Amino acid sequence: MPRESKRARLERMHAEYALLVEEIPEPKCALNFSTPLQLLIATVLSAQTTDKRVNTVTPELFDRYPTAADLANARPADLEAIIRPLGFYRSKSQHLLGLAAALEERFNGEVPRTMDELVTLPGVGRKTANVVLGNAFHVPGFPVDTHVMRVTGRLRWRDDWNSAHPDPVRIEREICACFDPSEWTDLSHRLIVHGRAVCHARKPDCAHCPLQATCPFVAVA
DNA sequence: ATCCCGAGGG
DNA sequence: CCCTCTGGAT
Repeated sequence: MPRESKRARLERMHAEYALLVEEIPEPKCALNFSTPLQLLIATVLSAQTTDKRVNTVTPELFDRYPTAADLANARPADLEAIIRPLGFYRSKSQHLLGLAAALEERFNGEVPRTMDELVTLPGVGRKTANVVLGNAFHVPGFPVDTHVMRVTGRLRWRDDWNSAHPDPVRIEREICACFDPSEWTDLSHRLIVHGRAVCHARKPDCAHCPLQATCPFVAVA
């Protein structure tokens, strides 16, 4: 693959982001929430499921356990019954109970607003923390999941694209260095949506990809 | 069959 | 660096 200057690469990245904004419609389905605590819970539950399915269980969940204290005191069996259809219900239930207890014990029942604090909570990793920071507190963050790793790799938006073990934190740093903080949350979201809808792991639909003109992966797909 | 907008643990 | 956890949609 031909050499590309740093400058050219940066310009391509921004142009491709613009195309994603232009041609990828905002997904009609997103997590329903009205408080940071609700977003945190919904995001923890969303692992290996879809937002739509999470939205089918959260109304009952939020209604029955309005505060972190309520959730911390929930009976595990009751909690599991509510979130069962999402899968991984046992680990998710334990995460929620531990998370609620930690919020009560260490954060006065409030959701903390820093990465360092958020990732100490059970069930909360960097990806989840960045989603909460960006969408509940409007703190710039760049959530990196498997879609982001794959798509940025194919676009060569990260430098270690040919590595068998890409480092999510390194990707986060590299992408953040190339975009304005105000764009991070939206960019990540669009890469995730695009990765799921078009840039599949197994069966990439390059023919219908808005980035096919500039994406180096088209040639090898 | 295969995949899903992860995180914790060995 | 693996592995596991799980049900539902397609």
